[in-house]
Amino acid sequence: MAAAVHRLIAHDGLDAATMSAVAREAGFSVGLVQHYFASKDELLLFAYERLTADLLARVAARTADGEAAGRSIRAIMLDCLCELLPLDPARRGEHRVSRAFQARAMDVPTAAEVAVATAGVLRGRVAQGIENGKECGETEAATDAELAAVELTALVDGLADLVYREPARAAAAGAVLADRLAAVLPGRCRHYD
Amino acid sequence: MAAAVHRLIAHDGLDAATMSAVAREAGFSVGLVQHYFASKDELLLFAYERLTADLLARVAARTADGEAAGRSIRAIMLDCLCELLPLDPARRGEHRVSRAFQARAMDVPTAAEVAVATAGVLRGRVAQGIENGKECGETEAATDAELAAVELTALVDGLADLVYREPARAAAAGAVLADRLAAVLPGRCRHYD
DNA sequence: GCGATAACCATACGGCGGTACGGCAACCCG
DNA sequence: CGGGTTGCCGTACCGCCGTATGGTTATCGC
Repeated sequence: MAAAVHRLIAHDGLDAATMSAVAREAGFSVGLVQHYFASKDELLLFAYERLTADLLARVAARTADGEAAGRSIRAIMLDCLCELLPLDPARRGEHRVSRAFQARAMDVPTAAEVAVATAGVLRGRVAQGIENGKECGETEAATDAELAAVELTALVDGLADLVYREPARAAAAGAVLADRLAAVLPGRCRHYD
Repeated sequence: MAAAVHRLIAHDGLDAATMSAVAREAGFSVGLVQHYFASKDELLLFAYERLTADLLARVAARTADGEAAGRSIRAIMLDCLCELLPLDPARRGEHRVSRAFQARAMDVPTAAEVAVATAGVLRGRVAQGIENGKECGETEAATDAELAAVELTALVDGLADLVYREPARAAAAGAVLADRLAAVLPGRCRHYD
């Protein structure tokens, strides 16, 4: 159901996600949609929450995989942050949906909460990773993890927009991201690698 | 006229910028609006172009002022980039409008062109400033100006979103920006200061 | 088994959006 | 002077959207 919303927005923008269009796309009737969601706002909010939850879960999975493979924090983090870049058609679509909801979040307080919460979780995880780096020697002890996390998350946010607008600059974006990550986590882990 | 569109979007979102609402806000009739703009798309596109032109002009003005005052490139650039952050109510409003149009740019090719062009000009100016820094000793000769410009513009983009979402983190955003700028332009100008 | 509750549907309704159209005043140019 | 172009207006039209509603089928507790 939420997937139908995502598909519609990804393909034709947020305005295309009308009740009837969603119902048609999902193969249900309009009445059914109304049965599960009291209003369109609820539907959209649910779809937004679902989107961010999926994204966060994917990041968590990549983290888990990386840890299981014994990779460095820097490598894992680069992996996770690149996941947020619209580098392939699927992620471009997701980016469209995400941005549409973020725009909506400027007018709808409930959506804004989701946006704040998601960004907070992401920033928190990045900060945690950097903090962990101090224990295993990847991060300089003097580094302010919180500030570095603010920088990195803001950077990927901006790079995502850039890559979407100008896909030709994807390589440059990746280079910038890797570079900054290397600056924040310059050391080698004393456990792995 | 475009100002009316901006006010409406800033206050109630892009959907509030209907033909009749714009006419009312501007003190004109619906017919007049139609007389000057063949369609709503045209009106919105004009308003978008106007917005970006204003913004670029303001940045240019700040640059000119800074140069006239003999300030360092780093100081001027910090000034310009902070101009892009939604630090006060006026700029918050502008940010809302800007983001609304950027979201629209994902569906409307003509708007996308404006977005790409604006971002390009901005990035170009930043790159130029960094390049200039090499001649006056502020920038390390090995610095890749283009790449650094990509980083800085993407960073302010992301920071702008962060500051809008969580105004409490404005100080952190400013610190990050100043820090990165200091890293790219570490030296002292051999002419001024 | 059976009433009630939930799942599900088709359709009707009120509202509003963008655009088209006909008309009125003013001004220009021959 | 006078017809036509331009600036400008009010309104009507059509379509679509979100929602409400009444009804039909299935599910399930007792």
